[in-house]
Order: sequence, then C-alpha cells, then structure tokens
Amino acid sequence: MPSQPLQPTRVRFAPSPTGRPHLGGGRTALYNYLLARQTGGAFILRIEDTDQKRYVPGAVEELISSLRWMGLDWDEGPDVGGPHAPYHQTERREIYQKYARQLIESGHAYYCFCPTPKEDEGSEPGDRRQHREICPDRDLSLEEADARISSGESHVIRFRMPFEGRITVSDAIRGDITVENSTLDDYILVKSNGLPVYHLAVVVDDHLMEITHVIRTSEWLPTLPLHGHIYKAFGWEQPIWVHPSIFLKPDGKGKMSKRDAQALLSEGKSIFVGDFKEMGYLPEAVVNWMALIGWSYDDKTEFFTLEELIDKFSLEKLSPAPAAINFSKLDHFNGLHIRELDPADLAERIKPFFEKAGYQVDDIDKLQQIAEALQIRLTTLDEAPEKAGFFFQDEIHPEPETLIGKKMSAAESLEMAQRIHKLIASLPDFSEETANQPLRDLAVELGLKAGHIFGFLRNAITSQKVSPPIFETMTIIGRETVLKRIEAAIAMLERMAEEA
RNA sequence: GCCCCCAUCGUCUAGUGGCCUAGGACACAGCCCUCUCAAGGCUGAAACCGGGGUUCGAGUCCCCGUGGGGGCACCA
Repeated sequence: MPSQPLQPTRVRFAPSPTGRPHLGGGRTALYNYLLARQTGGAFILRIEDTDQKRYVPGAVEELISSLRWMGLDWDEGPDVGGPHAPYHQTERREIYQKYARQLIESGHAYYCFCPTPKEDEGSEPGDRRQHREICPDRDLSLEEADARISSGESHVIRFRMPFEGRITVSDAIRGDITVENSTLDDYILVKSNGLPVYHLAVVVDDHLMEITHVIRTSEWLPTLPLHGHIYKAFGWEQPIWVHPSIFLKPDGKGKMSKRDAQALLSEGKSIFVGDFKEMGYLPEAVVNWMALIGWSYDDKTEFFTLEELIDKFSLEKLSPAPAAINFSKLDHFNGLHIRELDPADLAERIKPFFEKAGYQVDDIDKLQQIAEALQIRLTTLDEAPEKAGFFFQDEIHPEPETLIGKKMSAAESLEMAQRIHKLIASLPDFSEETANQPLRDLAVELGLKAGHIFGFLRNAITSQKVSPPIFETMTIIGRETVLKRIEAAIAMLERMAEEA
C-alpha cells in the first residue's frame, strides 16, 4: 500500500479564465480535490486573471459550473470567500507589488526600462538572445531607478538570475530536476502595467495561502526552476511540487489544440467539461475516467466513485508519462455507472433528454419502468429517446415491410398477426411468465419460428427493429395501446395482402 | 536551435531485480446465453524502442542512442 500523506494538505486549483474549462483542467482540479479531502485539508479555487487581454467573459462562471457538475466543492474561492481573500489575482495587485519591491530591495530583482520587443523581433526561438546579456539596467542603482520611475518612465521588474551555478527542484513524481542557471534568464516578474506575471503571482499566492502541495500539469515543468529561484529569493519554504503529465490527443500525437478541440466537436465529442452533461455522460463516469488517465490504483480495480477515489488516491501512483485520451473508454465507464444507478435516479437523469426530444414526460412511474428497461442498454443518456421514444408516442408508424415475417407472404403474415392479436387479447397480463409460452405454442401451431412472432410484435408495437425485451415493453405500454398498435398493424397487412 | 520531461499490447495501465512462458481494462475477433439490441460469461489476437553495461539473474538499476512529449512572451 502506498503511504498516504498524514498531514492535512492545502491545495489549490488555479486556472486562468481564458477559455472553456477542459478535461486536463478538470483532472488537475480533481486530483487537488482528492488530496485535500483525503487528508482533511483544504481545497482552494483561485482565479489567475492577470492577463486582462486574454480574459474571456463567462469563463469563471463556466469553470465553477463545470467543477460543481463534477461533484467538486472548495473551501475557499472567489464565490465562497475565505481567510485569504481575494481569490482573483487582479484584486491582489498591491500584494504582488509589495513583494516585488521586497525582491528588489534584497537585490533579487531589478527595474528594467528596456523597450517592449517588437512582435517580429527574434521571432525564431533559436536565435533569441538572453535579455540579461543586453540589458543596460541590470546594475542601475536603486536610487536612479526610483528616480526614473517617479519621472513616469515605463518599466518592468525582472528577476536577477545568477549566471553561475545550478538549481535543483524536486518533483514528487519525477524526483530531482536540475538546471544550469546559465540556461535561464532575467524573467519579467511585473509587467509595465503593474500587474504581475504568472511566475510571481503564483509563488506569492501559494505562499500566502499556505499551499502545501502544488499539483499542476507538466507543461509547467520548464518554469519550475524559476519558481524555485523565486522561493529561494524570498526565503520561503517550497511546496511539494507535483506535475502530472498532460493529456495527448486521442491519436497520441501532441496535445490538444484549439483546432483539434473544434474538430472533435464536429464528431460529437468534446474535451470541454461543460459539454459532457448534454452529451449524456454521467459526472461519475467522467470523473472515474479522467482520474485513470495518468493515475492507477492497482492491477485490477478501475471502477471508482468519487468517494472511493478520495479514499484510494495517492500521489505515488501518478504516472510521469503523457497519456492519450480515449473516448471509447469513457463510453465504457459511462455504461458501468449507468448500471450502478438506482432506477429512480436513472429516470430523473434521462427525463431531460426525453423532454429535449419533444416528449411529454409526466408519468414518473412509467418513466422509471422505462429506465429499468434501458439501464443495461444505454451507453450515454442521450440515446434514451431514440431507443425508447416509442413509449411516449401516441401513434407509431412501422414500415409496412417490417410487419411481414421472413420468407412469409403478406397474407400469411396477416393470418399470423390476427392469431397473435387474439391470443394477446386473451392474456391476463403481458409478463414473460404468462405470455411467453402461449406465444411460443402459437408459433409451433402455425409452423413458424418464435422469432416470427416476436419480430412482428416488436415492429408492430415499437416500430423499431430493436427494443427492450418485448414482454417488458408490452407491460409498460399497457394493454390498450398494445392491442391498438397490433390492430393498426393488422390493417396495414390487410392492405398489403389485397395488393398482392 | 536550446532547455526539460518521458518510453510495457492500437489506447489507458500493473510491474520498484528472481512471484513475468509480462497481469488487467478499453477497443477488436470468435463462442456461449438469447424474442431483437444490450448486458453478462468464456476464449483469442496484441507489448517490455535499440545497443551497451551492472548482476548468478533486468521489463525492473546505470550509460548511450533513438523515438515521443512539453517549454523557450510584458500568456498562463
């Protein structure tokens, strides 16, 4: 058994509101949440909105609703408040400025008055020069810098990166990561608009909010040395760093781009958490599925509820390798979780899908029976109307040919239909126990296969070639409608027999 | 180009030196069950990237290749 952290952890999910929340973010939030709940710690939601240019209206709202849909809740955050408020970074501007100044006074950062590089300057990553090699302001005296600032000169604050030596930072799933300082640069900490860059804000906030474990995806690994340096410069203790791998496209070739995400949408798939509900996925299934991309429990168990994940999750079982997302596995999990549901619960969950398809659903008892019939047959909830819409239709219109049995004429089929009608009408109920044998006996009597009888009934009553088991179906539909539909089918057969 | 990370079936993974003729899951194929469709059961095909070490013994440790991924903004 992997050892579990005994101390309560304080973790956070800190997305930037620059787009729609996706699976990768969802999983990161989930892992943070799991660790917090497992240890009795705290899960914090923080909005990293220091880039106003990229801010997308409504992003925070969708973020919150997506996380809630997944079943997550947080102890501190923009919507619930908390002891470390505010939780929007743009509202914490003064805090960062104060700490940036501290860094400047301690010599770990400096004011830089260099002009903003032009868009097309050094566009090739290969020939980019280190800023610190060309910056004339690196060794400006603080007095001089302050004077230029008070005269209104535009400036940024840069970290003063050592030229010599190296830094080692430790990641919980990858071990020590060592980088030569010579490959680093004097990165910007505060922009000319006075707002911090991610690197400063994240370090200051994580420290102030007493974050013990930073769980974020591996795309942040390249900035880890910088963050380590900033912690050292402040003299603060670093959190435990955890960088789970990123998600790859289903084909395993690279991470999902905006374009790819768009293309997926046209295939009826999505990587946006907010889309899964209406695609008919259960949050339980999505959570179970995403938890297992990059994490495992043992060599057998794959089915987990949120509660079980809280219990079983462990940092040491996180995989360092990038993983492709696999939608067919999600379908599998969705089926599994649908089958786990209480039928009354399933009924409630499929109801909106019937309503969206235009069906009037007011008979809850009937809906529940339908849910029971559908339970082992659904992959996604949105399939319910197409599979079971006939239960709610006043009239159905079977294709006439489907009423004719295999290798049978219309006249023969008509005769069969009439006998079936007579038999059905005489039955006290349509349960399998009472209806099955008589129908089979009839088949024998008519020299037909049972399949002929059942096939006719299925098409006549559901107008579908596949449906839930016929006895269950007839029971739900009710005697009156069953007989009416058979009669309608007989009428169609009569017409066809005449024409023939 | 430079820096960093990673490497077991098509995919997600188990595996922490002998328990591995490498286990599970999805997908795929076949069979069984069967009123259709599912679900379920059984079976099958399917992998340790390559080369060097270390060791009595390597999927497991080390090195080098190769391959894949991420990053290199006054974005996060």
